[in-house]
Order: sequence, then structure tokens, then C-alpha cells
Amino acid sequence: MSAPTSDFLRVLTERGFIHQLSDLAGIDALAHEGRLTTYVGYDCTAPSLHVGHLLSIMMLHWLQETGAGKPIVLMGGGTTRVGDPSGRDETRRILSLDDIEANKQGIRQVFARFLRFGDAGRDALMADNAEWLAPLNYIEFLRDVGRHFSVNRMMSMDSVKLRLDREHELSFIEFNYMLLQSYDFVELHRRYGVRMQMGGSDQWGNIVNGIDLGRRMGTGQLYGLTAPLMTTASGAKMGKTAAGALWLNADQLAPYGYWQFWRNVDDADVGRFLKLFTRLPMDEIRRLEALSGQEINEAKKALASAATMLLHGEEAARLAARTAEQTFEQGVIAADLPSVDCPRADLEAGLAIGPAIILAGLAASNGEVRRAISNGAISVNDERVADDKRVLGTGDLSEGGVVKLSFGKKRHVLLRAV
RNA sequence: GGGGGAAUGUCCCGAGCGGCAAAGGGGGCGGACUGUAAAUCCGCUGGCUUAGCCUUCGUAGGUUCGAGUCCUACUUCCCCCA
Repeated sequence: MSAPTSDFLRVLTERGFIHQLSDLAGIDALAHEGRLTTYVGYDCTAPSLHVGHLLSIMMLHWLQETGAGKPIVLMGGGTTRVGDPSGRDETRRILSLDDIEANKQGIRQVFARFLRFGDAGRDALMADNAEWLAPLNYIEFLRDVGRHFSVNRMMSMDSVKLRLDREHELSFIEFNYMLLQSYDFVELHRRYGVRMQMGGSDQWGNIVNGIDLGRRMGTGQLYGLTAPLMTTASGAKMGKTAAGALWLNADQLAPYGYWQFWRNVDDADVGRFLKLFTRLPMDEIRRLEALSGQEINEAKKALASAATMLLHGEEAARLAARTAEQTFEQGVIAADLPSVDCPRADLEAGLAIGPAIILAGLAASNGEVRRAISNGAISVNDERVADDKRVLGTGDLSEGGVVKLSFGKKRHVLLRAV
């Protein structure tokens, strides 16, 4: 691809955000003039977004930062009632309207950390497609939008084909998702002059359909840009760990856990992630990714702190870094580790190790705890537990009135006597 | 509408003569080695009050001392015919 002239595309290219774009020159020109009003849509299927969404959030961030255009965050209040089949092989559970509304509220808060909202020209704006999708009239929609879609072509789209090939059910309601998403694009153009849609590479088909529908419905030329599918160096899809999804909301995943996630990335991912998920300047990143061997841990810490700072703020990032240092480098019990309250009376009466570990959220059943103990995975106050009959008492409390429970070397929880 | 095939361990794929808590992968978790990395090796990967008991093979019944396995009905998917 020839070199872009706009800051926006230059930054995105340089930092590795671009997988596919519909028309480099067209996008570049609009970005150059600062008229590239762009939207990204987010489902409201969970109470928080997770790391997988971060990529597109960062793209919106750079859009605003480079002055390329107005970022629009589209909440899928309407489309979530239908369910996007892209990248899934299971029928999505239909959420109640209340759930969707609650999820929407949860998701909202994250964007304020990455975007500047307001009424001025390039201030970010948040929209909800329930606003125009909910009142749609079926007959009119079929007539105005439906007629532009070819079932033949829809059948050949990856999201549909995958379901068909794997012999999984694809309900009619989900089959319609791409019509709605395409229509969103058109509607956003009409309302806010949106010119481009961004998303993950799995959204390419939906985006292209939107561009197409726009042409047929008279929006003029629309554009699309997708980011590469985020995988780790080992090929795993990013966003989930044993502890659950890597949520962005602090009440779902504490800053410490978030920091730990970035601290533990694969060596091979450090440079790429620094570019994608932090705002560190490129020459600093080049210096960090040149580190090798033991030294690359410096780069990982920088990544963890920079990424955590972006999402949770400077103070939270500093605290997480300190907690990690105390826990992993100094071997002392850091007061800020995740903690769970435990009635003092339980400890006085003697609390068996199994229920204690479960209470701490480190395991799901006694059986799992027992197996973990036989694997040498469980520690109390950094002392390996050998006997699954081990009972915790007040004698295990350290000065701070806590017992440190560990599952493996990395997952630590403090049991706080209250 | 007719005919044939399929559904397995609630992550995925996938074996399974009527004695099955159910082979084997992948993935995940833990241990060793390291650097809170990767690779490698080893262990674990239904629940419980664990010499035992309970719940699991699409759903509901049935046959049998005993059913993932056989029979019937239903649900969903695939293929062929119309």
C-alpha cells in the first residue's frame, strides 16, 4: 500500500492496527481534512467490554487524537436483541431488555477514559441503535432495505457458512443481523454524517455490506477499516483466561489483575502490544522491544503499567506495579493483593483448606482443591500445603490480620478476618 | 411430504461388542526447568462427607439384573428424493 499522508492512517499503520481497508486513498483524504466521522459498534451482551474490544477503542482514540474526525461509539442496544452470529457457532441466548439496558450502562463508562465526549466538532458521541431499530416497521424495512440483500450472497458469507458447515443452527433472527448492521451504517450517515465503520476483522463482511447498502440507498461513498484478529503469539484468541474474561470495568477485574495480564504476555507479543495498547511514543517502544532475555521483563512492566494507566489511571497503575513488585520480587505479603473477607469466628473454629480456597475464588470445588494440593499448587502464607486436611486457624493470620492463599505461583488472594 | 444419517464428558474435536465416570487429541490448569516468557518434560482436567456414594452421552418413555450402547416417540441438524 502506498504511504498514507494523514496522521491517522500513519499512526494506525505504524502501530499495526490495520488489517483491511476498503479504499486507502479515500479514507486518507477524509482523515487529512478531519472529516472522517467514524463509528464502531459494540454489543451489549455483557456488563463490561473486555480486552478484545480494546483494539477498536484504541482506533477511535487515535482517530480523535490525530484530528482525523469525530468518533462515534454505537451501543448495540437494538442489535443485541437479535445477536450477531459472526465468529460464533452457538445460538446466542436472547437477553432481556433489562439486561441489555444494564449492560449498556456498564459498558458506557469505559469509553470516557479513551475518548473526549462533548458537543464540539470532533468530540466523541455515543449513540444507541435501539433508537432507530426498535421502531422499525417490518414491511417498510423489507421494502427499503431487505430488497437490497441477496440471500445467495448472504449464504456465502463466512459468518453464515461457518454455522452451516458445522451443522449448527442459525436462526432466522440471527441471519438478519447483517441487515440491521448495514442499516446502522446508513442511518448513522444520515444522522451524523458518518463516513466510515471500523471493527475487528470478523466484521469485514458486515461492514462491506453496509458500504454496499449505502451506495444503493444514496449515502455516497462509505468506507471500512478492520483491525487484525487479536491473537497471542501462540495463536490463542485474546480475552479469556482461567480466571475468566479480561474485563475492562474495574468492578469486574481489579486493576491489579489487569496489570498482571499484561505483565504475563508472551515475549513475542510485547512489541506488538506496546504499539497497540499503549500511547508510548514509537522510539520508546522500539527501545523496549529491542530488549531480550531477562531484560524483556522491563518491557513487560512498561507495557503493564502503560496499559493499566490508560484504562484505570496513573494511581491505580502505580499501585498495581508496587503490589506486583512486593509479591513477586520481594516476597512480602502485599496489602493490596485481591482480598476476600472471612468471619473471624470461622477461623477461630478452624476453616478447612478446601472451603477457604473456594471462598477466595481460587477454585470451584473441594475436589479441585484436593487435586491441586496433590499437584503441589496450594500455598498458605507462601508455605506449600501437603495435606488436604489442613485447617486454617487464627494462628495463620499475619500481622495485618490476613492469610495469604495461593493457587499456583501467580494467583494470590488474601483472606481478611473481619 | 418420502427415504437415509447424526447428536457423547456443559470449552472444542472425537472413539465407544449391553458391565462405563466413558479411549484419544486439542485447549485449559498445576508442577519441574526459567525470567511472573516461550519451548520441553511430568501431573490434573464430573460432584461429595471418597475402600464408598451421587449425577452425567439431545429430550421423554420402554426392554434388561444392568443402557452411551437395544426399542418407541419427540426435538434439532445433515444428505438424497419430491
